Amino acid sequence: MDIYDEVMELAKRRGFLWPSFEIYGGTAGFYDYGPLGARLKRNIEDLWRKFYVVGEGFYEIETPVIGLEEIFRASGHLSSFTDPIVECESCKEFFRADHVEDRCPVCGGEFGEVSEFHLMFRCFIGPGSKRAGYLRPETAQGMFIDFPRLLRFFREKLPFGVVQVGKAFRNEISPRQGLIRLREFTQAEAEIFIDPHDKSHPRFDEVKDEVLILFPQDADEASRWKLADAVEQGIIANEFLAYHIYLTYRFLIGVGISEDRLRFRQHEADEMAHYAADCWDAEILLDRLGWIEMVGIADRTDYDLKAHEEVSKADLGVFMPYREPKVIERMAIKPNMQLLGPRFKGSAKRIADALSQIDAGSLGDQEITIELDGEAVTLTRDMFEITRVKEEIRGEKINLHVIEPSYGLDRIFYAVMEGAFFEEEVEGERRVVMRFLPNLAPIQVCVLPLLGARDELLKISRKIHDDLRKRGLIAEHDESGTIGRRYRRQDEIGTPFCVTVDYETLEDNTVTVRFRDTMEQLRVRIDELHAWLISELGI
RNA sequence: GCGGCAAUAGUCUAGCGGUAGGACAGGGGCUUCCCAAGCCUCUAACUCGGGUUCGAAUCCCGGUUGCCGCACCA
Repeated sequence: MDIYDEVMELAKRRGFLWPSFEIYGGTAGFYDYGPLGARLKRNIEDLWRKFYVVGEGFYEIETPVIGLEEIFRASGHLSSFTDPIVECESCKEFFRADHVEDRCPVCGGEFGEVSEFHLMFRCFIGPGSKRAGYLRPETAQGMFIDFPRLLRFFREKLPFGVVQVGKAFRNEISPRQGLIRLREFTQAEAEIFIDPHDKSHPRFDEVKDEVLILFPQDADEASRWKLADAVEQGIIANEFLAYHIYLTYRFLIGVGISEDRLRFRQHEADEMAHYAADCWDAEILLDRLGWIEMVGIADRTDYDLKAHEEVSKADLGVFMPYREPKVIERMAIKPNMQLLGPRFKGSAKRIADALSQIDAGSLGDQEITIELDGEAVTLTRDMFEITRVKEEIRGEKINLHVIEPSYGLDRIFYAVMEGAFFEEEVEGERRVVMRFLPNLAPIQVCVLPLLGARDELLKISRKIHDDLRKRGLIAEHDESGTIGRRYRRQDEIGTPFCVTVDYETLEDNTVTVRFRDTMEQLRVRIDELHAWLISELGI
């Protein structure tokens, strides 16, 4: 068994992860998070919110999992996620229909019918099949679609960010490798809308001297880069992106990923979506699976907003005032309504409008002929006035650019599990410990009575357990088996602290606190236990 | 999707034509109570469907699922 097998075995056995639909035979690409897994995942998500919602001041929204067909036509998923495929009738190999000639490149055999393969799950909204919907293949689109509302919510103050944590769905052809490629998975994405003319970051100064392992697209290998240098030398496209690469780094370190198994790889030119200005993947080195993408951090430019603008016809632009209004002088035509009115009656207004459209700069002292409803109308020189006017242009309407960190939480969950997994020998016995960071551990503390003077100790330990739970801690109580066995049970599910009620407790109201990682012990007064735990757990 | 390999208690595994065995985990009991001790006891499995055979966990065919390779992975 390699580490992957060991981790998955433990995960199954102790209630972290179960293959879905087991009693019906199971289906690849779906996993259930069991009681401990769901808790661990929630803790990871909450920590993510601490970084992005609390730390960065972004806001979380929640949009439907089902999207309309139009959304994915705009986003490009409908065409890029639907491949025409053909099967060779002799060797049964599948090919992209648009990538091959009329004979099989492998064996030269005949092709069968062309069929469509949808990477998006299709469904129908309402009765009948008139309105097609798709399960979203990413959480991002919901945030783009809400752009006009968001812009108003943030009172047009740039930059602003919005996040979404939720399920996304892709009907993968062959899901593999446990949590790495799922058909239903959890994403945490942030969309940060920024001024395309200013991709500096207000807090870049705080991070510019930090050093990360970068693997730029032209490089042969990953190496250490100071962020300021990477931006200056054009390795990372801009400060804003660099800041978010670093934020991703901090988060991944924050869930316990070890630094030497973490790198940022820039997408190759042909791998990068055509609209992206720059894109980096945070990759984690896993034991069996190698370097696996966990997070994508991209500068998506104005692609998404433009695309939705085109399909929806909604205005997804924003008015960007210039620092100084631009003053332009030009010659303008001013219609003389006192003459036009009586002369043209009901058409006068339209004639005046048409006049104002004419570029007056080239006009001499002459009559103007304009066309109105197919008829030529001649306006004599006294019907208008040409004046020099000053005009102020205060800004322009543009589409904002988008910086998008996109996290695959299931993959990160697995990386956390693998990173926490340790086995060691203690007095000839194998000890398996999940060294989750205390703030992520699914169970925060387990209360154990020594079982010598059973009833008395039990009474106290149950009361302590009860009390800790009432005060908001995730606490277990275990009274079966020897004390050593019970410690090991907690080690295996990563409970950072065990609290043991022993004989000394009866004398001085203290308990033993036992540390998961070192197995060291400490005495703590019962009335100080809760505060002690809160501080040690870092919550 | 294709190809190769595989599938036995909660977990890991033995058995490879003739009564399905072990280890760990779990429940109960005795004993012990600060690191998976010991003893007794209980619970618990042949992935599914066909076929061959007197008899199939075992051989054959198919489905399902998993692992590996190919393909796929905006």
